[in-house]
Amino acid sequence: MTSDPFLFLPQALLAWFDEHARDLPWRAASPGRRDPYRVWVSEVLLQQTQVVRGKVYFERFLTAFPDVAALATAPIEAVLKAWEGCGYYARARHLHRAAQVVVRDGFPQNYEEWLALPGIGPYTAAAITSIAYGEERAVNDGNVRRVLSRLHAEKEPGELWVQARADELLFRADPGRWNEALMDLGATVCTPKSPRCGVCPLSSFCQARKSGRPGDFPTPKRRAPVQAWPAVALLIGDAHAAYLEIRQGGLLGGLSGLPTEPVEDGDEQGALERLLGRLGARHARLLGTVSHTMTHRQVTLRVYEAQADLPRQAIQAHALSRLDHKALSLTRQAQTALFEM
DNA sequence: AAAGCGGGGCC
DNA sequence: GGCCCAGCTTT
Repeated sequence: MTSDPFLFLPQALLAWFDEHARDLPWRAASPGRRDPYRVWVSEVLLQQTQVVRGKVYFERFLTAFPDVAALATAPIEAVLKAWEGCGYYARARHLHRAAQVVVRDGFPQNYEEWLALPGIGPYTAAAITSIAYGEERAVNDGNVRRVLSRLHAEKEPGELWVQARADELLFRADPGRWNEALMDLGATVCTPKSPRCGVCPLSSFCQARKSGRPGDFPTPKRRAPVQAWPAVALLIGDAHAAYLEIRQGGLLGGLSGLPTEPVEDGDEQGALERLLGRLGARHARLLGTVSHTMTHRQVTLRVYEAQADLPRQAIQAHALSRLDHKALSLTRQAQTALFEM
């Protein structure tokens, strides 16, 4: 029988976590098991979102919807308003739908039942059930992937490989604490660039460190190139109240925004005329141009002011993307410029 | 298996 | 400007 090179690794990590665990609002010490609702909301907020940002939205969201019943009975517009600016808005829509299922059927009691809810995938189901229920589930997220890639000096860890390594390393006496410890280590010590191996409790176990270039693990994933996305938008109203449409489809779906039309083949006039025709608007005047970068799109929005007999919505009461807020701020700048003249 | 989906922080 | 973030859903 060969000796296990990771034999003393669990103590090392858990001792480090005793000292260095981050103080996060969803970890608030309710003795014993933690409130599944709070863990759930935090885990969804933290999907592809850094902890420092997630914190702010967690407080905001829990104030608006203190429990699952409050969330389930709220209108979707209110849920999106609480999520406004956080991105990946499908998370909020799924969370809202799932809350209604939970109010009807009760809280899921295990991994499989959580996985069946909208917006809950393998990571989130493992996180919730290990942290709130003590179920023996190893999480597999970006932190775990990076830490394990380095521990084993595996430059291109696949999903199945990471899950298998995480499963065999899982500290089964306290799975939730173990998962949190591994993720905290990845977020604060075993960072993507310039890992702080000098203070890492796992450095003596780490093959990547032994290689001398721990930062080279894992190999960066290839990303789709950013696409240019030219469009025109119509402002009917002002910065405080304007005609808004609820965006359909994937991009910013469910959010309110200025009526927008994509520019095809560089034909801005054509796009503008389609927009004016659709809304029965007239007297378009260029307000300005807004640039907005998303992960996979570079939006250039030409914003026109126009008149039309259409209802104006209070901006403050609706959830808008950063893009639409930028477009609206064009009028403020125009007003400020006039005022200063 | 790959693409689509926000926004911000950091190098 | 590139890369990453407590990923999930759809195709």
